Amino acid sequence: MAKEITSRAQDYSQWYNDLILKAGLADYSAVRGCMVIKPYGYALWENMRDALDKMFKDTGHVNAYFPLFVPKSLFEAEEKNAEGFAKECAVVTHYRLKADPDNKGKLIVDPEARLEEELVVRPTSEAIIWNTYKGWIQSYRDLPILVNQWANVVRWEMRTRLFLRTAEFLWQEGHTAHASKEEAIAETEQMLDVYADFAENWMALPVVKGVKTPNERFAGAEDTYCIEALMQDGKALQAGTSHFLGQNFAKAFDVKFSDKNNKLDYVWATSWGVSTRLIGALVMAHSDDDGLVLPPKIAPLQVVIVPIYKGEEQKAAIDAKVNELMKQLKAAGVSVKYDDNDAARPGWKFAEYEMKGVPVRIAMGARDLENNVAEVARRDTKEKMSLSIDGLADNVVKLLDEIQQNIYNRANAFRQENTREANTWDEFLKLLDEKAGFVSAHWDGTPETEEKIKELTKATIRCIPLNNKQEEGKCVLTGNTSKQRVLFARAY
RNA sequence: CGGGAGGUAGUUCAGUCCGGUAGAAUACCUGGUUUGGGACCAGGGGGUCGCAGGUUCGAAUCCUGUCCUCCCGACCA
Repeated sequence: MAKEITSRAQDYSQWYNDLILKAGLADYSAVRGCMVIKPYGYALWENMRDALDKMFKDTGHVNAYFPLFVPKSLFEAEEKNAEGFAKECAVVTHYRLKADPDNKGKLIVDPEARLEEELVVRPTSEAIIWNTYKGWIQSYRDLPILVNQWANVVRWEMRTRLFLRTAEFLWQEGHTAHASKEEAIAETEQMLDVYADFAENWMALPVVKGVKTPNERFAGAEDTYCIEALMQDGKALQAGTSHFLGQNFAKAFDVKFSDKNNKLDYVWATSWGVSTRLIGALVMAHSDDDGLVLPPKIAPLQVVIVPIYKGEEQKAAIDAKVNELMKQLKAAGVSVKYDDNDAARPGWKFAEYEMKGVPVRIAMGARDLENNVAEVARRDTKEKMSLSIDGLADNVVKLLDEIQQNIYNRANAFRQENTREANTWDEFLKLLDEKAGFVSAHWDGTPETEEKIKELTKATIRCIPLNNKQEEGKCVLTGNTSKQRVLFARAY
């Protein structure tokens, strides 16, 4: 199987598509805009999901599951939210098919089976969840409600890309209800921190925490917080969002509670989510022209061992050593595979596991055994080392940590190099055209200016970084006064 | 949703203009030799040419419709 992918320099988009397909993460499907997540890609998602799920539970959240369908009347209750999503909703109008009288063996939608009320396939679940919460909440003693759900959602996208934007995708959505504004804001911020922690420490993906401008805000939210990451082509990608919803949904669904003084008030809300889009971010942040580069902490397979031998006798000797090593690695919690498939030669396997981004490869041959060593290759730097078999498992565990750190450091250095300040409009244009990346610049704070800049440059305000340095300046477009810089970029 | 390109063996593609028994490489299967960066020899299997109609004695090829993918644009809480 000769697998080659387009180089990043030649065509970054094509490189991404090739990589997803050839590394076996996903496939296209017979449904427009929908992908099949293949076992290797799903294993990656499972690892990400498990790590996040534990973080949610450690912060007091529980999982639940709400329906896929949302009655239209519920969906439209929170007007801004409904309006925001209206253009990309799939809608169920009928509940039955029947045999086509004019076309044997075919089916048609039964016109008799029109639903009295259409069902919206959830693009997000605020509506159905807040309709439910109404029945769960009466007093402050019922609060907070800290619920998360792992689910699929559908957004009818016109232009799709594997993992980055598909019509159906997997995600988690947290929906919490609180007795006070302060508590809800604290929750919103806490979950943003959880996301940033996950991105940096598990995905080795450095992110900027920030707040969205009103233009970019989630429809129905008071404030949208986000983590923004930078991809290797210099485009930004929103990797997660956490919304402070104020009392908007409580008002729309009439969810009130009695406080300690028996005074009625609307409940305060948050919602937050990350999706399979993170896999796209992971691929574009770390991988290279030879294939995926995966952080060891979420790689489906951390170590692969390839034997190199002539004849059964050598194979048996290698098997014995490898079995011992495998035992030690597994005991240390390392996922490891021994690929002694005789149908493929070592060189083929090397290329294949590089394509799949397995962080560490160990090759063991007769020559190594004589010297009591093994060849250890790391995927991130492609460096090869000859290490003693004694204590090899321990050294591999250390190496995995080092790789995790190195991938992060590399991505972090890239982001720093590609975050630049622009002080004039000419500088701003020049940076966007020549270097891409984040451009930190003053903005006068008006939606009109933001819109104008987007029109002229296709760059949007990714976020106003949290704990942003306050400094006097002049808006890069209008020259009006500004108190702080914001991060601009072209984005996915 | 508009413009462009494409869909033929598991994969990458040729064949389509000019209609006449469906091809190559690679992968796969069997046997053998091999094994330190995508092995070699010999033999073998595999495609209703995206799908549905139509024209024709005859359609991968011409016509109509439709589905899926890629690129550009619009859109994208």
